[in-house]
Amino acid sequence: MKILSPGVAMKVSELARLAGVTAETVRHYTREGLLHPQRHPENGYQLFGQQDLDRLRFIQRARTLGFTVAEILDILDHADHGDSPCPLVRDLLASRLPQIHERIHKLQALARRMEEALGAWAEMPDGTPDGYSLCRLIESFPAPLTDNRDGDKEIR
Amino acid sequence: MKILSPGVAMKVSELARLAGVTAETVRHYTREGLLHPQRHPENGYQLFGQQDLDRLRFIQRARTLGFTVAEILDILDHADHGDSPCPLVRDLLASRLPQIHERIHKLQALARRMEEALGAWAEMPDGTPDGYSLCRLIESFPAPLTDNRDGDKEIR
DNA sequence: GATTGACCTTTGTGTTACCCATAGGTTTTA
DNA sequence: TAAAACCTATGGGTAACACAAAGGTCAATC
Repeated sequence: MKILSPGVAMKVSELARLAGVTAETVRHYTREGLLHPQRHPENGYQLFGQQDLDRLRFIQRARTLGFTVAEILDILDHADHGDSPCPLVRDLLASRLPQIHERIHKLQALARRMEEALGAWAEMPDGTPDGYSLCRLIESFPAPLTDNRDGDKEIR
Repeated sequence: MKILSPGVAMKVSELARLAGVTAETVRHYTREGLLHPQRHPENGYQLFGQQDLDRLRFIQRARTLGFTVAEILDILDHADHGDSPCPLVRDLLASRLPQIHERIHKLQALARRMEEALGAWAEMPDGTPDGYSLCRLIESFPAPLTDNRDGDKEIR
């Protein structure tokens, strides 16, 4: 166990440990341009400071609010250029919220369908596939709308 | 407009149209081994029959029950070998259901966080980033647990 | 001083369920 | 007969990382 001195310079794993993420995640954010570590001139290691830890924690909060990495990059770039990212943040939040609710409703509908199927479990014979039926557990379900080409995506 | 004769043989787009999916989806399922079309000996076109339409509709129902394409392949393979896939189906359903509920709870928590953030919108100044704060809209949020390396994945 | 173990680097691949673009052959229709 | 519409196979893109490989670096131990 070593004494960490976060104020000065840390390597990937130290930063990751302090923020509670994996080193891979830190490298990923760095590759994507969310973090800008300095480089040790001799060995090429990435060196992070307290600011990077703050940034990483900001990223984590933003992620728990549902922002994508690309969106967070946008937010951070705004801030780095001296612009307030708050209007952007609010817009993103406001436009994403209804989608989240939609996703919730779809998942709830899915859960209901699954529960119904399991509920019907008891009364239904297993039935070896006979050319007419593969598994009534599935086939007895309402057919998806014939036209479901959109509006029903990303259920999982 | 042409008269379809589904009982005999259809090409990719006809099958897709009847099932309400895109031709790409049909090709995808075929590539993944869920559909086994015959080939027109002269031009190499894929030819599907009524069985394939039934299969495709089965696949759609299974998808709306949350099964992955790989799982459906497994189910279909069982059925094709004369085994009842029902026990497999039930196991998959039963093991996936709690995960769905978990996903719902996480999304609901996410929606709550987003609503809170938007609710705090009015009282909060935009504040140009000042080195201490990027956007309080995000930063005033509870920090994610320091150790969230697992158990908090796939929120979206 | 050399070995070892822990850590670092870059690069490339895999995950899920498709969508889309490309290049080129075929069929249908005007 | 030529264009429109359809078919084929191949390869790349999506989101947010995880993981493995091949090789360099560092600190502690023998």
